[in-house]
Amino acid sequence: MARVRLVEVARAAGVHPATASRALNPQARDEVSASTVQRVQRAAEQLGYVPNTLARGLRTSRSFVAALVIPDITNSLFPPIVRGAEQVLAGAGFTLVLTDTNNDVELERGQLASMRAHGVDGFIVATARWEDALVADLAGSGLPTVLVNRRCDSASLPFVGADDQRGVRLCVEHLAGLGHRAIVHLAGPADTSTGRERASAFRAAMRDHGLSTRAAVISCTGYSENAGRLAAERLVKAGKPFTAIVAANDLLALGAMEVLAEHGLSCPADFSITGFNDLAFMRKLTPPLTTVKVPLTDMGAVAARTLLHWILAADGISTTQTLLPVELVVRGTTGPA
Amino acid sequence: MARVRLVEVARAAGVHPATASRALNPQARDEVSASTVQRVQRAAEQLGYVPNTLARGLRTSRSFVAALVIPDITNSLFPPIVRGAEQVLAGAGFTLVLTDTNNDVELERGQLASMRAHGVDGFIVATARWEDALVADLAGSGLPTVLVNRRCDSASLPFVGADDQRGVRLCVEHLAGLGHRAIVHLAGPADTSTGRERASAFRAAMRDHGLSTRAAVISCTGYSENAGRLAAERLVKAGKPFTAIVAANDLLALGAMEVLAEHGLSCPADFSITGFNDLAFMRKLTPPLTTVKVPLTDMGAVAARTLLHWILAADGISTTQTLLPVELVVRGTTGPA
DNA sequence: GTGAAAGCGCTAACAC
DNA sequence: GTGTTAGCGCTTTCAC
Repeated sequence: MARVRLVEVARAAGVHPATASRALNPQARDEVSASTVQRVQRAAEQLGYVPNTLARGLRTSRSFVAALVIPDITNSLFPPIVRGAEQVLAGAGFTLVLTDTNNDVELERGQLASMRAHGVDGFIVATARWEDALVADLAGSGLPTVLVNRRCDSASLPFVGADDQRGVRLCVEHLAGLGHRAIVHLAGPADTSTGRERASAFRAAMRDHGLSTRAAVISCTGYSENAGRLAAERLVKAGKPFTAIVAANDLLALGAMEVLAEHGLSCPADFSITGFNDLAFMRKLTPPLTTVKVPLTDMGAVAARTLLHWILAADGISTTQTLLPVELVVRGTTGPA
Repeated sequence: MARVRLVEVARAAGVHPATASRALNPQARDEVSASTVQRVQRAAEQLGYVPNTLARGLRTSRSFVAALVIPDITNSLFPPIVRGAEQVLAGAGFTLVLTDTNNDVELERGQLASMRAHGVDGFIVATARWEDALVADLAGSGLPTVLVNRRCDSASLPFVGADDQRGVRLCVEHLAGLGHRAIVHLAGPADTSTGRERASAFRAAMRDHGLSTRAAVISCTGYSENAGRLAAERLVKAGKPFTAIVAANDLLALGAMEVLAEHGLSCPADFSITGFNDLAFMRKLTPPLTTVKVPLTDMGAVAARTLLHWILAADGISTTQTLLPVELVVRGTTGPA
């Protein structure tokens, strides 16, 4: 099953390889007579010609591959993003290489190097930390790079994310409207833009409602259920009364609810809680989680489109910051104070 | 930020490119004097040399890329598989390209062609249908290919999956042990090996317990919650009494539970139900789902190892069929008849 | 509109 | 142990 090369197609069509190349390339097709195009295409079809992208890439220094860097594909936040990106990329004839950094900076460094070695045309990065040397490197290299979900302090790169500020504000407003005044925020890690921005939005929204934020923000070490458990333990230990929690994401909310339940606190009778992202199955929990719905698939798709634009347009770097609209989905975990 | 080429490294180290190549290649490093290796490596480091995998691949006809073909990354069954595969592959210096077929055969055809054009060294396929021309093509092409999760009727390719037979048998035994006799199976689609094999295992297990399978198997059109809903509707309409359900996977179980709840049937009081796969969050439902735990990450990892073996060993095709052990996790959805 | 020739960056076969 | 040479499969000037 040896692979058919362009030369063979050309020979079969009775033309020079260069002509065959032109006939097969949509870009250059019109430099060739229609009848030749026909003959070449037929020959290619007949022989089952599959172009060698490596060889083409070597020549054109374009690989038609985009890399997507994810911290943990197992976190249901990311699959929809991957999917959105893949669809757009595939639609444009690009291939997606996926790399899961397992939240490990050293691993990520190696993977990025490997991707670059493979000559990828661009990166979509979902792992950005607030201060991120790797992303800074990427930005410095001039390789088209789009940040998704999380931004970076340093690099001025295009970014596609959710309107976090508005999401958190919706939560606080909803809770305040239900009469809650002692509202606590389980903040995401300070080395992520989402953690920082959701926390500052929380503070702003509380202020706007004339509510105090003294000791109302608990920092979590990560975005996992376990980090949520730990935070809730601290909350309980602190002994400060609260009637509502705004968690920086769904997983934190889940972990916190578990611990609180172990302490005999039931939801929404004893406390209300909101999540963020609306992961799959959140509506199936008991009670179903009130949370902020984020258009994750769109996020991936828009990120991919932004990247493609940069790769193909060649007309310099746009640094568009796109914030996708979010929506509060009120379900069972929030009730009157 | 022009990319540094091997020539430049060689020049900096004062050697011929070929020598630099050897020094940098672990395979051929011992054909070069230690001091030269030192010099070349230092030069490469200093210049920030990133080898061009495309060029190497063109020369060696090996790209160090493996493709993973997934029907729907959004289905939580697949992310753990992806993750397991990615880790093993990355550990061996391979890059993973991911393609999500969206369960669409036409799309899949195009994607496979594109992957082949990119010169991938092998495929891990999680989309296999029972009769699958695309997989047959792949098998015929001689390209290293490993099937994961689902097998194929036709192709004799290595396969890594779960011990479905045993999983279903465990469910039936558990249910029978609780006194259930009217047990129904929500079968997966007949064009998947998992659907077929779980159904036949169900029949066998029922027979072994002296239970009738007359009208006890309902075929679902897919593996989605919605397919589960539809099947449950049919079950209710049919009016045939039942006290327990063995669903071919978790999603089907979830959909069925929803419909049954709408009909006023509560679980486990009015009926028991088991799932398959133990997706994330299944233990968080109310009641938590009794299901068969499958080592999904391992499945991905073993599939990747099998593929690597084939790619690197070159000593012909092994067609090992690996069945990973499963385990019944008894939770809240099963109770006495 | 088509052919000829050169070369993308690397490595393998062969010299020495 | 290291240099020389050739070529992987394709595209792209440049002639004609």
